[in-house]
Amino acid sequence: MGSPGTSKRTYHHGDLRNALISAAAELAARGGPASVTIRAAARLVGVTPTAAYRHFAGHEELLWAAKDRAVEELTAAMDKELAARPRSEDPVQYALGSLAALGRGYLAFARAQPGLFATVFSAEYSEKGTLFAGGEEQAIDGPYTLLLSALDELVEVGYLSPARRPLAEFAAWSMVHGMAVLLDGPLRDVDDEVREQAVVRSMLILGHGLSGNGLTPEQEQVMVGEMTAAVSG
Amino acid sequence: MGSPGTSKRTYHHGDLRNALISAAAELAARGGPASVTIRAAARLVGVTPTAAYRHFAGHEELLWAAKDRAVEELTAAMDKELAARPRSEDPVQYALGSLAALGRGYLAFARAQPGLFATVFSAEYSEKGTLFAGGEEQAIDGPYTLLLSALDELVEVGYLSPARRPLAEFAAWSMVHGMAVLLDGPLRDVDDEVREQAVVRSMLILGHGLSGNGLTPEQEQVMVGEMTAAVSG
DNA sequence: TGTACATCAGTGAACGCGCGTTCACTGATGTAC
DNA sequence: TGTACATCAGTGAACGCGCGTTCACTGATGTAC
Repeated sequence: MGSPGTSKRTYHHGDLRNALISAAAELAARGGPASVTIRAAARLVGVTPTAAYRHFAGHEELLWAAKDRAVEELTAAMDKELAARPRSEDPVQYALGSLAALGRGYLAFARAQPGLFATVFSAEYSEKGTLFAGGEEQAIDGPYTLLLSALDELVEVGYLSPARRPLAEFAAWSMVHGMAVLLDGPLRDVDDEVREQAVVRSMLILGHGLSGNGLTPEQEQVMVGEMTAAVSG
Repeated sequence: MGSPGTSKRTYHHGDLRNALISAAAELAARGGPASVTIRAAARLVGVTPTAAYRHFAGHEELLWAAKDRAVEELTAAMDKELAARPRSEDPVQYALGSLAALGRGYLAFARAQPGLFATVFSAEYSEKGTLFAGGEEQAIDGPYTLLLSALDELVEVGYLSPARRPLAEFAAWSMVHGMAVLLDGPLRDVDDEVREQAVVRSMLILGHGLSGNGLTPEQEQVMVGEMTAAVSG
């Protein structure tokens, strides 16, 4: 099977599948999921488009591979921020900091790699969702799992009440994802300073909000009533 | 200039520009911004692609027109929910309800018209942002303006402290936008029930969070420290 | 009221582009004997 | 150790597609006189 990496240029590539995936990821990084094409990836590797069909059933499969790469990189970015956290004697502060670190990793990745970030959210494939998986089967150690752990920790240390734990992941994810998307969209041109303050502000609002202190029960009821039936059907 | 609408089929269309814009919006509604092409719009109207160039400089201009339409419809959806609100004697409850109503309109539109919703956030054009405009020039009565008013009202009625008012719009927008995007993406397949609960939960967390009650000053500091410098450069 | 004519708003054919995909093929590799 | 041969992993040419855009044109309209 040749010696991948050593041979300069052979008829047989040796590791074409991986090379194509890397090329696809590179294309995704440069121009988002729409830039991931079989022809462009083959071009980048220096091979005929037809050759790609030895390793992928078609265009869709190549895109999925690029997406998997992108998810891996997002996960790594979040893991990195989490690992870089200073220890803290206060468990609540530590748990809150972990949540913030995850958000920071998410946002940093979205900003540094907008093309890959968009690729993460390009068309889903089959049953196996890579980022989010409802029900039993869940991506191990994916971004979603990291978020769940951080929120569970907030319950354990007593900041987030068990009654308010359910579905908190959707709120946290939405807040951070919304920031990421808007900052690369309509808010693309805001000053760096404002951008940073906005991110901090949003994360604080999320932090305050998780506690459930703020609205009175009556006020809660008003909002519940107003939101209910908003998105069904 | 003929009689637009009455004549069955004339050589001169009479109102081709508007017909093409409607066709473009229809295409956007069906398949998102990528489906908006000059050829497809012309086909839909029953006219030669070349004819479109009498009314648009090129493809980009047609897409912008479709986007403007989409923004109008989003605004209308939010306005509708706001107008449908019952009056309330409690000003705080009313203001909170208004915020929720806006979120509800936003989410309902995103769910009912995913293609148009995506088109709203397709590539920006020139200076004049239709959804968000920083600085002096702001789209009058656009979704963003509605949000600002709702938040200002929360200050006026005393729920949101003036110190916490700045940048709250980014947090609110992010939360709701994130939900809208995720529910049409990775969370596409969650049950209707869970979907609805998640929306309510997120809105409550936003409501609680705006008050700024929950985190202690020390806890706030931890999160600020963790988030700072997350997305600069 | 009638007519010549400029102007406007379309048509029809064609261009080049990049795409996904398929076909018959050929060079390289590894294995059975 | 040598050789025939099956198999594997590429090539090169070609297909049809829809796209944006341009060209020379023509039918319809409206206006000056």
